[in-house]
Amino acid sequence: MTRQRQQILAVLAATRSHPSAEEVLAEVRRTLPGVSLGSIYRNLKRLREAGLVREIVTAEGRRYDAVTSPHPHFVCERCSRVYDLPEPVAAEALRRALPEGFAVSQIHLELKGTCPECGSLTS
Amino acid sequence: MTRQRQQILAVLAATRSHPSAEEVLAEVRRTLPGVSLGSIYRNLKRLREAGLVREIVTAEGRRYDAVTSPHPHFVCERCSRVYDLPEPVAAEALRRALPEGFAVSQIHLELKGTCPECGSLTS
DNA sequence: TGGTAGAATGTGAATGGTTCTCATTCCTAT
DNA sequence: ATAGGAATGAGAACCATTCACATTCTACCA
Repeated sequence: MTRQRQQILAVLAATRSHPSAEEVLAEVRRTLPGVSLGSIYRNLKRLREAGLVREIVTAEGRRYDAVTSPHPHFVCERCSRVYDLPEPVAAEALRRALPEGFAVSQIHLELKGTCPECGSLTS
Repeated sequence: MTRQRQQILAVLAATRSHPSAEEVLAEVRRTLPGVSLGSIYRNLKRLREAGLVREIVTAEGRRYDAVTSPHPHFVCERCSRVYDLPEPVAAEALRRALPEGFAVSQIHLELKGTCPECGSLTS
């Protein structure tokens, strides 16, 4: 566990904003000014493999999340912010509805639309 | 509607395999040998805007789908094939479970794991 | 405390999928 | 037939992510 890796994890644990790699870089640089983007990507990958971080792939890019409990996301189509949603009941039902032979390791649920911040704006 | 655009739509309508842009290119070239990758992307975008085609963004890349009815997908982690799943009951329940102020326009559900083709192989 | 092996870092270059530019070609409608 | 506008093909440009490599750090043990 290097200083860089700790900071990246700390940044992700401290925010609800699902930052992109660039945003993580900016935030980590506030305490470790010398960090490189390469290290951000490398460590995000390692942390992901270790199950400590999750990557959310959307049409707008990749965003990162400290893993707490599994939960679905809501992606705003206007500002592309990612919001957490409470765990839906659906997961187990879905797993049972699957055809034979499919082994599920992750359920990824994403709703799109406009968030409260954007919904109040005139288009 | 140009010949290229028709062919792209035809290719997507005729397969269940959720091809990538490159795979669409290869398939369209069987009847229109001169098509360029640029046209594939341009037309996939137009068809998407027209609601005739859907883009599925996964960690493994973007894949395309002729829109029939809304349905969730299963992505194989080993071969990255995308499979259609029957429409789950969950959608309406989910919409109701959302906090105030979120307006949903799309529900994107993706399961990951191994498909029957890969499940039988030794790792 | 010092020394060392192996892993992680920063830099910058490479990659690869997607978008853009632009000159040329194709439709459509007159 | 012909002009105007849109779509095309070719290739350059873009940009997020990954890679390569020389340097630095970390953890561990004497």
